[in-house]
Amino acid sequence: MAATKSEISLSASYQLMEQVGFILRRATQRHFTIFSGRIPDLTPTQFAALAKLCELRAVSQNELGRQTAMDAATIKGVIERLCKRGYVTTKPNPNDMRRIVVTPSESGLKVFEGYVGSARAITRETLEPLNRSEQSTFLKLLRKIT
Amino acid sequence: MAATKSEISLSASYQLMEQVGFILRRATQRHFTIFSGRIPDLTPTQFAALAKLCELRAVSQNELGRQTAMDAATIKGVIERLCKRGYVTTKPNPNDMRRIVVTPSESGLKVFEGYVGSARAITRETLEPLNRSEQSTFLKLLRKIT
DNA sequence: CAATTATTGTTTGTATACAAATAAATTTTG
DNA sequence: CAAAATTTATTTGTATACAAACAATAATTG
Repeated sequence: MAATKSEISLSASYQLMEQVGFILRRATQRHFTIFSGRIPDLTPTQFAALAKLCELRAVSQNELGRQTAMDAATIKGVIERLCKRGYVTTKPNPNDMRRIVVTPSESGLKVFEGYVGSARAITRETLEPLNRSEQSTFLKLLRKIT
Repeated sequence: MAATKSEISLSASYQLMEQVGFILRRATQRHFTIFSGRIPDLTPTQFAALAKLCELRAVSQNELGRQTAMDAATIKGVIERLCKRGYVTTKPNPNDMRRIVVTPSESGLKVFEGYVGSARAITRETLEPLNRSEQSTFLKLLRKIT
């Protein structure tokens, strides 16, 4: 059976490389590669959680998830692993027995401080293909579609 | 112990929301939500593999992975699941016993054709916060950092 | 041609990510 | 205040992602 005109016109021109989701995925992959090169012993997600925690100092697990765009199931695993590494401690909140208070440990604070420069360099290197003005345009537009 | 000046200046100004990796992750999350709303029974990755396969018609598993930015382990699982759904068939390549030839099934082709319009709408909806000119600028810059 | 090298696909292990269901505790509301 | 609704954390299941190690096969090269 020969393809009809409409079949051809529907799919023939579908270009993966023009779909924003596909390009986003590839950009994220490149960012991950850059990240792993500069901060090999933490994932982007773990670093984000640790960074936010070092800023807030003490926060419930779910709230930390909200502040770092992770759902309850995801943040749980992230905290668990940061805990296992000794970067974070958890204790129950006596005022609300549902809650777990998460706090950065001394070593967590130190590790974060030690990597802040690398983290900035990761953003810099990721955006390096763009000139200054392109960078700020890109970040502005990327934020807009968030 | 009080924080020294350098400790403060290092971390106090570290803003997660200014890091490109974090914004990329959030944009990807939003895209995923839009995608799931319009194509609930395929993931973005599965759709990408199916789309490329419908274009190429027959290709080795690893080559398909390369064309869709998935490594060997990832594409294996994706093909396995598409296979289980009957959207794809696999057979050995007699000219190269290492290779598996992957082909879209009739139903795979039909499903793809049926979703091409939705796929385009997903890109459209994802970029909707931007005007025409911003959209093309954004896609151009996003491609540049890939 | 034989040894080396490279490629293909598989497997295992770790780490997001999200949906859905659940239990426990707290808040809201009638 | 008691019932209903909400919130917090957990658990299970599915699906990317990537690293590293592996076996089988093919290609290269000395």
